[in-house]
Amino acid sequence: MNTLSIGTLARESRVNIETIRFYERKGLLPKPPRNESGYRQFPAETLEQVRFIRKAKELGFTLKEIAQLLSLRIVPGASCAEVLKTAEVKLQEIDEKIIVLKGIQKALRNLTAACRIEGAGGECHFLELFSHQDDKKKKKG
Amino acid sequence: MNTLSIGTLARESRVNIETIRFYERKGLLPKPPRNESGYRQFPAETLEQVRFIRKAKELGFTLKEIAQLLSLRIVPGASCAEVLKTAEVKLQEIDEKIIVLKGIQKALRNLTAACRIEGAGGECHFLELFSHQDDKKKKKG
DNA sequence: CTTGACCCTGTAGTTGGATACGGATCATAT
DNA sequence: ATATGATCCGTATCCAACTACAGGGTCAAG
Repeated sequence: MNTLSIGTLARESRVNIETIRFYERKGLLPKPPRNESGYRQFPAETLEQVRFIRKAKELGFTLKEIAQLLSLRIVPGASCAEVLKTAEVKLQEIDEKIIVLKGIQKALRNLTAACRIEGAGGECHFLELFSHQDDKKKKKG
Repeated sequence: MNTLSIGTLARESRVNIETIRFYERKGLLPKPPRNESGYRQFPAETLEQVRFIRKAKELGFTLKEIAQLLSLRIVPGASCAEVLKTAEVKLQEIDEKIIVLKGIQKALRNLTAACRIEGAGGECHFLELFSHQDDKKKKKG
C-alpha cells in the first residue's frame, strides 16, 4: 500500500501524533481520506510536508507563514500574481535570515579561532552586527 | 549621557517595554545599574543586545539558546573548552539552518521563474527537499 | 503644586503551539 | 472471544514568550 496511518506518519516524521491532528485542524495538512472505520489514510507525500513544517518552524516561521508557503505549492490555477508577490516577500525574508545567520556564524568562527589560538580570552562580537541599524520605521516626529 | 532609560531602549529596539523587563528577569539582559529613584540605566550596548535577541528569535532560536549564545560573548576567563564546544554545536545548527533556507530559497526562485514564464502553473517543490531523510535516531529494535 | 509622561514592582492574562486525557471503536494475534 | 494496541473525537492542560494591569513613586514644565 501507498498510504500512511497517522501513527506511521508521526513516527517517520518524528512529530507527535497529536500534533499531526493539530496541524490537520489548522489546515497545514490536507484532510486525508479515511478508510471505512474512519482511520486517516495519508498520501505518502504528506511525510515530506510534515518534515517541511518542522524544518520551517525551526527556522522561525510561524504556522501561519508556513501555511502561506505551502499554499504556494498548490497553484490552484488562480492568481499567479498573488503567488508571485507572496513568494517574493518570502524570498526577502529568507535573504535577511541567511544574512543574519552568516553574521552570527562568522562571529562564532572568529570566537572559536581566537579561543583555539590564544587558549583563552577571545571575544564574540555578534552584537556589533546590529549596531548600525535603525530598523525601518522611525517615530514620526 | 551615555545610558538608556528602559523606555528609550524599548523604542530604539522596537521591543515592548515589558518585554525588556521580562528579558532582564530571565537573565537575557544584565541587571542594569539604577539611579537614585530606582530607574534603570542601561549601558548603550544593551541596545545591540536586545536587537540581537530579536533577530535570533526570528531565526527560531529559543530564549534559552539565545542566553547560551550571549554567554559565549562574556568569556569569564573560564573554561575555554566549554565555550568552544557550545560554539561548535551552534555553528552546526546554523549551518543546517542556512542549508534549509537555501533550499527553500531555490525552490521559491524556481517557482517565481516558472510563474513569470508560463504565466501560470509553476509548482514549488520545497517538499522534496525532505524526501530523503531519516532523521537521526531510529527506533531501537 | 498640579499635570502628564515616565518609571517602579508584582501579579494576572493572552497567544501560539503543542500535548494529554477520557471514553469509545477498530484491528489482530493467540 | 479476549487481550493489546491503533485510532477516533472532543476537551482540557501545558509551556514559552509575551503583554497587560493595578497601584504607586519620580520629575520637569507650566
